[in-house]
Amino acid sequence: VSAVWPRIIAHADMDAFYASIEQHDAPELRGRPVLVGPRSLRGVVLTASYEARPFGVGSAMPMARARRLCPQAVVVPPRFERYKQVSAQLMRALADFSARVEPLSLDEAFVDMSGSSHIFGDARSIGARLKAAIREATGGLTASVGVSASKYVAKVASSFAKPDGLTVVPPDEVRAWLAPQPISRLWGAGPKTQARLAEMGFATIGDVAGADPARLTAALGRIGVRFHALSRGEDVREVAASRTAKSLSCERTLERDIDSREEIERQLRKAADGVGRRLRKNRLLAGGVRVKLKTSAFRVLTRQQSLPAETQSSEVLYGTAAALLAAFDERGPFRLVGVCAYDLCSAAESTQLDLDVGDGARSRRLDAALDAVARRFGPGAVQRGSDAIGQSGIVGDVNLDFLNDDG
DNA sequence: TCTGGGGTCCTGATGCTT
DNA sequence: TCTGAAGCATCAGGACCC
Repeated sequence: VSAVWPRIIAHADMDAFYASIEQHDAPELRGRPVLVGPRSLRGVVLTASYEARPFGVGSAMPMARARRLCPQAVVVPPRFERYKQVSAQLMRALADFSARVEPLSLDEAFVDMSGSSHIFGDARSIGARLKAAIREATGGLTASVGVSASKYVAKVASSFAKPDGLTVVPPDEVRAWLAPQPISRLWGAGPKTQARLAEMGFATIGDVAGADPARLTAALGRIGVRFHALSRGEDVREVAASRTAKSLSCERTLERDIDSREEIERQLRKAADGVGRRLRKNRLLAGGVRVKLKTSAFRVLTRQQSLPAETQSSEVLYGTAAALLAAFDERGPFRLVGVCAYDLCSAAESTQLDLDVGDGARSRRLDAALDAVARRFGPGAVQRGSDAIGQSGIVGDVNLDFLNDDG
C-alpha cells in the first residue's frame, strides 16, 4: 500500500470453469469442444470449453442451438458437487493470501491484498502468485486475474485477457484504461440498460464518465449515479469476507408444460422438499414463502406469503405454497414451477428475535408462534403475559419443534 | 434460435401505523 | 373522534449477475 496504491484488490475468475473440470477429470475430453449443460433440449449451455467457442457457442445459449452450431461437441451433464469441491480448493488457496476473500460464485472471488504487499511484492507479482497458487491447488486449472485499487476495476481487468490472463491497472491509469471499454463492461448494465445508454449516445465507458450525472439519473434512476461513479473508477466497496443468504429457492423447468392442479401441486411438493432440506442442512429458518410460475409464453408470475412463525419444515413450506396457488389468476399451462424461502434467519437466533420485541406486526407473529407451540406441546408449554415472555421454557419448546421437524 | 437455476437489488403500488 | 401526512412493511414484477 502506498500513495499510488491506496488498496490492492485482486479478482480471480476461473476460465470455462465447469468445462475445464470435466476436461481435467476425463482426459479424453481434452482438446475437444465440450458443452456442460442438461441433456434436455429445453436447457441452456452452462459453460462451453474454449475449443467450442470459435463455433459461436457460449454460456446461456439454448442447447438446441449450440448443438446445431457445433455438432461435434461432447455434451456433459453438470456435476455440481464436484464443482463445489474444486471451488473449495480455489477458495482455500486464496485464503492463504489474505483473510479478506469474497466469493462471488463457485468460480470467482475478490481478494483484498492491501495488507500483504510487503510479503508478496508489487501488484503484478501478487497477481502472478495468485495464478500459480490456483493452478497448483486445483490440479492445473487456469484463472484470469485482474489487479487494481477497487473491486470494479479489478473485475473488469480479470475479464480483459482471457483465458489465463493477468491484467494490472495502476490507480493513476484507471480513467484512461476504462475509457475505451464498451458500456457492456459496466457492472449492472444488461441488455435493456445498454440499449438505453446507446440511445442516449453512449458507446464507451469514457462517454458515461464524461456525461452529466443529472442526465444519467433522469434517464436511469439511482443506478445512473452508480454508473457515473464506476465509469470514473470510483468504487469504495470493501471486500466483504462473509455474506448471509437472504433467500433460498428450488425451481425446475419441466420436460413439458403442465396445467393440471395435481401436477402443479406435485411439482410444488418436490420444490418445497428441496428447499426444506437445504434450510435444515444450513440451520436456517424462513420467514416467508414465494411461489413462482412461468407460463408457456415466458411470463413470470410470483405470489408470496409471510409466515406466522419462521419455519424450516417442508410440510409448512408446501402447505403455504399450495395455498398460494389460489392467488394466481392464470391457469396455465406452465413450463416452470418453483418455491423460494425468503426472510431467512439462523435457527439459533430466531427465537430471541421473536421474544425481544413488542410492537404490532411482530407481536402478532410471536402470538401465532406461541399458539403453534401450544397446539403441539399442550397449553402448559406456553406461559403468556409480559412476565412470562422471557422464560427459557418457551425458547426450549420452540427449538424442539424445529428439531422434530427434521424427522 | 428459443430461451436454466441460483441468487441480489430496485421500483412502484398498496395498505397499515403513528 | 376524525383527518392527513409521513414512514414503513409487504407484495409483484423486472433487470441483472454468474
